[in-house]
Amino acid sequence: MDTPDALSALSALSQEARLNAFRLLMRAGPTGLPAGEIATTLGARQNTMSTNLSILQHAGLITSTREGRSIRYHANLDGIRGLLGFLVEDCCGGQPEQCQPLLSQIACPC
Amino acid sequence: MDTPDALSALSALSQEARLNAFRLLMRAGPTGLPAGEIATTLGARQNTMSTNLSILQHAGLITSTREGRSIRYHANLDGIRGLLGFLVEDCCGGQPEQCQPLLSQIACPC
DNA sequence: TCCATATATCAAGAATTATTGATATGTGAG
DNA sequence: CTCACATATCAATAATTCTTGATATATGGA
Repeated sequence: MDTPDALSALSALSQEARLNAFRLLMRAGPTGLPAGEIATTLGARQNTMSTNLSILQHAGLITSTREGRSIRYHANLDGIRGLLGFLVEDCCGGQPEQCQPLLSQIACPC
Repeated sequence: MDTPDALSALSALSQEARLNAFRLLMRAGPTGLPAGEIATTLGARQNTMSTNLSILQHAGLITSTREGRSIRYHANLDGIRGLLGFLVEDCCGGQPEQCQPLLSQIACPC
């Protein structure tokens, strides 16, 4: 992950409709959801959601697989992991006692 | 962390000058850096950087302390931790075997 | 082939955000 | 008090991004 990629991912997530879509897909797990269901669930128009899913995909945060007439989207764990790693990279300038609590306190609710 | 707070933090980080400033402060550790030095280091104008630091601060990603005539800024670990936690909240819909690798693979270089 | 469904693309206007020069505020020194 | 330095605020323009209606593409079924 480099700065342009991180900016692309952060910009993608910095709009409410896209943040909601991404989080919905995170909650949906590996199965993902078809585009139409994402739009319906979040109360968005079809073409707006299509554009937003495309932006999330180009940012590497979600992936898609065609399934008949639908296209199913999935959260891309590698993508979000890359972003999180980039944000905490070189944290605390090499002082582990300041840095260690950063990640260990993020509770993964699974 | 709720959605408005997360959007505020993500928007703050989604611009190159601010992302660079935030990462510089992460690398600087608890000591932080004075505003002027941040602007000089990153080649930004004084008032632009002042605005950007203000945006990062309102987003809860950095803090400031006055030090004589200067104002010293510091990364706010609680802030970034809150954002990271929000992004992976409820990941994988409760399937730990998919979710666990997410955080454990973020190498903290300290 | 023709139709219906699902999703994507396009173009234009609306809204938001960034940048800049000018100026204001706050602090310490003399 | 006045000056110099450090940072913040303001207002206007520039640039970017969002939304929307219309339309295009892709797939499967009859």
